[in-house]
Amino acid sequence: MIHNTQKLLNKFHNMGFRVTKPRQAIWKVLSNTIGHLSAEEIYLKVYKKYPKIGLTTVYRNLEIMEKMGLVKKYYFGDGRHRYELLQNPLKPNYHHHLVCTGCRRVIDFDDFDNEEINLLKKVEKVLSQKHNFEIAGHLIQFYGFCKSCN
Amino acid sequence: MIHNTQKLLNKFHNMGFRVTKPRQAIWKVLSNTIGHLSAEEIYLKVYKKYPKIGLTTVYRNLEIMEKMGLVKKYYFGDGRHRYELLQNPLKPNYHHHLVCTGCRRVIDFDDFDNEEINLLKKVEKVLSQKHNFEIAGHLIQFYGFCKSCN
DNA sequence: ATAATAATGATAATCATTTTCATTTAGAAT
DNA sequence: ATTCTAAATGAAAATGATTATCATTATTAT
Repeated sequence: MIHNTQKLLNKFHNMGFRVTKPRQAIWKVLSNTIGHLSAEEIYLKVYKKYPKIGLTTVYRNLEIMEKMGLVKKYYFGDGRHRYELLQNPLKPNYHHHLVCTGCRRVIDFDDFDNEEINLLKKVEKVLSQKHNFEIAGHLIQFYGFCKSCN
Repeated sequence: MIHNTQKLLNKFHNMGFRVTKPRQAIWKVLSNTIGHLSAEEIYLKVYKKYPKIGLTTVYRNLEIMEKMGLVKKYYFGDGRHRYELLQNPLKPNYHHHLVCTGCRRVIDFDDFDNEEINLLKKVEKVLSQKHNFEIAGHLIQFYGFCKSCN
């Protein structure tokens, strides 16, 4: 935790950003959460410890953290975006999402083995050559119905 | 084209929906378009032939067509959804998307060979068993920069 | 401690999508 | 063909997530 926070401080300093209370509070919430929080959910969690926080500030800093490569922004099909730390001590680094179309629950999974990851790389290479694209990343989601919604 | 429209009429009839002018006009636009249109873009195209059309009607019918399995709804990261016919005579049936983060252009690709499709199926099986999910579909997108944005 | 300015937060604005509701229309029954 | 009725439409208002504005506050280099 401490270690993580320190890393954040450094990152921010290095990029010329100030290390403010709201930023630290938002960071803390993100790194203590496994789930995929919306901006408002993050706001509410931060609010408990730091009631001065404003929703605008949450949005602003999520965007900054996304640009810094600390946070990844997802969209799972309900009307709002979800955010999660790119490197979260609580979950595997490389993972994808399984979204229940019924209850909107999202499950992380990292069941891709080497074979699959290699294949992905192969596809990326083909794509980048054939379509003259510099591939920066990919998004893989599976949709379906979870046990209780089925 | 005729053939396609006839199919639509039948589908709608079978499900107890009426075959209205707006519906036919929207369908026509979708089946004559390769790209990935937003609701407003569809509205504007329909408007040219049928100026009585309202944006609300476009939204409503896209939703219906999505539920009927005729249309697929995508989100590529700008603020609006995009729609395309599930079976479009103008493009390959099974395909994914390559999104340019610079200019937001979207390219279809179907460079998955059998090997990759089988692998996907394998992953789906693993996931459905391990996480007790009934998998209904998947979303695969690659992000990057196209030639001109690079 | 102070000054310079980046960051914040309250509020208003924006913009895609939905809801409401009075009017129109498809299509079944006559 | 005309009539009838529920389904569909479209205009306008409402919603809800996100963004812009701007006066105030707080961080940090000095």
